[in-house]
Amino acid sequence: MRWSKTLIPTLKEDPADAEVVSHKLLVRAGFIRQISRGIYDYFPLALKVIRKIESIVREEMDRAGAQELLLPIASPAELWQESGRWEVYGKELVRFKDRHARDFCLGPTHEEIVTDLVRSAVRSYRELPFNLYQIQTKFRDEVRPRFGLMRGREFIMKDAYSFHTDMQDCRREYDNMFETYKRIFTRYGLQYRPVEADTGAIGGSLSHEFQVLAESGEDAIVSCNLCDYAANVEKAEAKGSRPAARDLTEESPQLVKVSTPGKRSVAEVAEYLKLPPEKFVKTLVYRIDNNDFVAALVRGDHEINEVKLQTALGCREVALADEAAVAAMAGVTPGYLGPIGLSLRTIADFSVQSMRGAVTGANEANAHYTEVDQERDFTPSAFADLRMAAAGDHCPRCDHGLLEAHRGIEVGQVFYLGKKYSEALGATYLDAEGRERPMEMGCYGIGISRLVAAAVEQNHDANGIIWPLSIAPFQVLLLPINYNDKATREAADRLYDELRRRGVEVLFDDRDERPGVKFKDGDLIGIPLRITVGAKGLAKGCLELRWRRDGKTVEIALAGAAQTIHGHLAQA
RNA sequence: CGGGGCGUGGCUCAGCUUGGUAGAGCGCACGGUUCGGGACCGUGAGGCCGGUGGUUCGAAUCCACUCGCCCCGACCA
Repeated sequence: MRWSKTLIPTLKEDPADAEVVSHKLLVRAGFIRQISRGIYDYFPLALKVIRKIESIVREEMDRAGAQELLLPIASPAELWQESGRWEVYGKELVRFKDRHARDFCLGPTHEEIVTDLVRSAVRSYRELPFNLYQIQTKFRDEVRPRFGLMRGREFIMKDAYSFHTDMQDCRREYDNMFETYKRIFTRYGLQYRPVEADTGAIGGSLSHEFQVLAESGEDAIVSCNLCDYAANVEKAEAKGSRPAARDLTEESPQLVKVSTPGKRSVAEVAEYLKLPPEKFVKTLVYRIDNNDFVAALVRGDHEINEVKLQTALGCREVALADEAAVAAMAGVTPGYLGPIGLSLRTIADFSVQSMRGAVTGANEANAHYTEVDQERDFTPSAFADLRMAAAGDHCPRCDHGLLEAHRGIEVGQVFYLGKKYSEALGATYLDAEGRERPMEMGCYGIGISRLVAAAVEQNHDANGIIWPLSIAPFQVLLLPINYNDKATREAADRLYDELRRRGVEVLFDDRDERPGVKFKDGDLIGIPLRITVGAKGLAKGCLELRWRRDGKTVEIALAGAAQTIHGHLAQA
């Protein structure tokens, strides 16, 4: 492609509305432009990257035995009503009416649609199993789109759905997809980790996320420094935390009420009483499923994990109660809440069990108890794993490992769905005995457009983007120093033709610009290999070959240059 | 939805407090000098200052409402 014939609107300055580096660079380098909140134009360079990402997905999905198909973006409300998600999904689901006033929505995901397809097309166990996938634009009216392509409302996703006669076969496909995803993300040249994940709104019982490691990632993950355990903190089991309240007084003196005027947070009270946060018990009042209230206890140095709380309580929704509700329930503001004498059902994290010499609120204004002994002074209705795992925790899977914390960008997720959708929508088959049975299902997503952002987050420097070769918009940037110089022009034109003939993807900067401008633009858009054609080099019969990533530069002979370049690419 | 911030040529911003009819840098066009890491000189085009309503002799500037965008939080690929 000749630069002069394509549209690459580069910018010298960072756009004012971008925060993270991938957003800034993708806009500056002329890949994307925001047209509305969370909705972007993809310029030619961006589309090339997207096509590369997609084609690797296709190759690997096809290799894994999946079949590509294409489902509609608009789907009728009936299917969503049947699965129950028309009510459950909320405002994120964009709904509209057609001219006949029939309800529709834009598909945020396609379990209903594909299940409907399968129930009408498949009758017998002989037709199972299979895995259907598509690559398509999705729309979710996100509460808070942000960070450019990282969290758009409109985004491109690969979604796959598999159908099976039994759990074992569905598990086999889950593992098949897990391995396929590892191959895909490895081919992208990204540093990633598969982590155990919560299943969230999609439902199901087993799930892994594929997280591209990046500081700007929205997800917190932990991984073991010794074994291969890794999990999203939402899901990570919290076990054997740092030694903390263990060395507490054995003799368990009397409960002591102390005055703590105006001190409300653990940090404030800890500072005031000169006691470490791990000796505290935090009491948090939650409203569950919009009617009942429950008090959750975690140690002062821990964070509560609401997903775990929800699971432990077996409820659909938990939300921190507001101050007025707390005052009504407990007769005190949240800063002075404690489990002793609290007339609320309480549930406590394991780390609170058997605590001694602890500090809690006294359920009266400006007062706390010290020397609290859990076994002597209060009894929660249950103990459970309620806290966020954190760096330094003991690994829940191996003996000596410790957890490390990372940030990640979730670029893929695999789910074992079970019969959730097949039962709701009646996707059944007849088994060998002629009995009707619901199918077992799995689903598997990859965020295609999000991957563009993730790749940039992980591959850039002060000068711009550094695309991994496998997803770069072009493999080679051919840069003549002065395209008006006759010798340069002839050599560059010839090389351009020869490279293309060999199937090398070349961006040819044939613009009448000063060299500095071309070098800067070239670094910005991040083509992996740059070939510079200049009068000085030509005089010696040479060209300069330079890798964008490490700046490594070699001179190569003009004669046979196309072949030499092809060879360097093949080795990369 | 709650909290905070911002809307002024294509881009990044100044001007607003203390109303007097719009500026800079970059970019763009043309001419000239340049030409291996975002050149220089000259000339020029381009803005109903997000919108509506108000206050005023007069509003980018003050007031009200409204729309859009960004950040933080509650949600999620």
